[in-house]
Amino acid sequence: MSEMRQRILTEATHLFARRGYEGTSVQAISEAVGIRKPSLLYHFSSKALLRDAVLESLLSRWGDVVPQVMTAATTGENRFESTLTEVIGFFEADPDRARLLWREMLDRPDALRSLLSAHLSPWIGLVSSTIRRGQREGIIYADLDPEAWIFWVITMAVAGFSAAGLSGVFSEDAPAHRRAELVRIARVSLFTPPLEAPEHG
Amino acid sequence: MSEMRQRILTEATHLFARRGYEGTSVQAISEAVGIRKPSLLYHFSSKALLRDAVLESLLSRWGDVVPQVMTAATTGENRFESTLTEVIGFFEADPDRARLLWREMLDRPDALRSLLSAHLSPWIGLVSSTIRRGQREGIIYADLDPEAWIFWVITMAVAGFSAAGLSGVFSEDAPAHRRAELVRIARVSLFTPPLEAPEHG
DNA sequence: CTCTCTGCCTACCATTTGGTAGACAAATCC
DNA sequence: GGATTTGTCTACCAAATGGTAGGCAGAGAG
Repeated sequence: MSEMRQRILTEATHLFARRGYEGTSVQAISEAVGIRKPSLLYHFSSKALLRDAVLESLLSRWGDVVPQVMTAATTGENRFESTLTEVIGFFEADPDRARLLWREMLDRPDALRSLLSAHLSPWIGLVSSTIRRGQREGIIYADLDPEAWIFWVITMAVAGFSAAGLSGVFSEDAPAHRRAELVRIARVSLFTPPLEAPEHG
Repeated sequence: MSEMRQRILTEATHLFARRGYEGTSVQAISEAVGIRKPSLLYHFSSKALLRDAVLESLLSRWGDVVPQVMTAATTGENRFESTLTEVIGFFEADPDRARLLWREMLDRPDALRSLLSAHLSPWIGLVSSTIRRGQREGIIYADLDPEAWIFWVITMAVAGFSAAGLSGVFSEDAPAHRRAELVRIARVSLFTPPLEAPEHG
């Protein structure tokens, strides 16, 4: 990957995420990089190909991060914490990732579906089977639908961070509060309650 | 509201939701309506004003539906069910609503924030105080953050239905399963568990 | 030295964009 | 019946779009 290609990818990622594909001109990207439009088109021969490259590079980075976390984590609740933290952190570290994914989902759901299938399916299968094991052990709700649960947690992570600009509608909802509440919702909707009576008993 | 204005609004809503604001030309909207471009611009003197009108009409409809549900519902868990069902139903009935909201959030978070504040704040305050009462009664988790919880539930509803085209990535996740799991997550993350021992005791 | 290839450039292209000017017909008002 | 308003149209505009043609400088290879 030549350095210029990389710089173009970086700027294109940022602009596509912020203004959308249709809302970003090749001109704008090349200006951000500091070259002329035909120079950009020398590296990516069309705007559509540039979009594909941007998306591919984003998903491959996700593909690098996730398996590493899954294998590193120990067992049970510990694994839950670290995996969820990592997923949240991935989008929190750069909300452009969340925005880009969500825009792509709105613009080209079919294209995104096949990309996600390719990059995420093995990982989803792994998490699902872990959940099912927990269900047999009774520590996870038996009536929980594993794939659907994963879908919603990922949806919250992606959607929540692509919505970063929305703070203030819900009074006092500092991002930290929202993040903590997301983790709480995920945990309490996953694990069955412990046997002791609840606080107010 | 003249009939033609309404027809334009309907088509514009659909196209903005599907292809985005930048991805939709005035030409395309007027073709969908069956008139010429200048005729459309006679009713909405610019594309930007049309977008504002589309968003306004969407949010005012939400503003009609929600209070009606909140007052109609009885108390406690019953109210939870009917309100959540209504919110989900609002977006399920026409996923374009969810898509449009989400696109607007990505494109113009500031503009959307003020619109949401105007239309939703009273309702959010009402739900929040209902939750806080439940917390004092011990039937709702004491460590739950009401505003954050509402944010996430609404986020799931909006995001989930704007993601309608994504079925199939998560194996076997029929929309019905996803919907049921959303309701389960919302309920079990809200209400403290009953005193009897969990199934696997 | 020359030849080729890489990478950037200027100049240009057809098409589409949001928007305007102004003609014209039908309805409405006085 | 004449004047005015409403709503649609054709014709047009400048600007921006994605993309192409082709020149040109420099580096490396024979």
